[in-house]
Amino acid sequence: MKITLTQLYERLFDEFGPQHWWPGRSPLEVMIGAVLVQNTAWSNVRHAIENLRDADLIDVHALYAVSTAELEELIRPAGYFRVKTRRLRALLAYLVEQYDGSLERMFTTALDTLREELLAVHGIGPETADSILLYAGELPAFVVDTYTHRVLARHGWIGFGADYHAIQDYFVQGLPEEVPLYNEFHALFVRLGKDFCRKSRPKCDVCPLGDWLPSGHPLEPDF
DNA sequence: TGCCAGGCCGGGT
DNA sequence: ACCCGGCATGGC
Repeated sequence: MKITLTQLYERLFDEFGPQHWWPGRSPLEVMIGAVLVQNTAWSNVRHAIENLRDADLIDVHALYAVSTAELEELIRPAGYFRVKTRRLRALLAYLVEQYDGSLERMFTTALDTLREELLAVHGIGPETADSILLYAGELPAFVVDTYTHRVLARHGWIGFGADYHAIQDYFVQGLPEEVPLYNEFHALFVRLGKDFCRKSRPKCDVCPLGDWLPSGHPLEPDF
């Protein structure tokens, strides 16, 4: 028997409790973290963020004034440091040119418009855009990540080939449009994924969801 | 020691 | 419209 998404949320919340996301101290720090965490463990990103904090560079204009070589060195521990330096600078350029560096002003833009703008920035894809909207802007954008996809696919709720928009729609259509719910639900999926649904290490036999989601579902290797 | 991590881009079919 | 290689450090 199937359960609703709301019931799934309650089950995860009972299991893991509040995750206190996003682990960032300001909207700008959240945005920076959203870029740095792309395909990267948060433990790595933390070192990079601490470097920026220690240098008092969690500031749009200050960070944009830093040279490429210097920024690369500061965020090196986050990995992909050349790629991410370029992406961060593209994001900063957008903030400066479009909003004079004011995040308050940026987040007054209508959600759909702002999402399109963010997607047009080099290095900002759907997950990063939605993470920024939800966790930096407290706007109702449901975030889909690899864990969300993998968990749902492994349990047979969606196909392995489902794309970002389809997965996002699956949640948006089945849940009330509430920012705190979107916030906690995604954080809980990441927690569940980290603990039980890592790539090439399926442990769904001990997954907390194993009791009432279809069991024995065929897994796809490397996903 | 190797495998993996809270993606995205660009070039090739 | 997909498919794939590249990108890089740190933790288990």
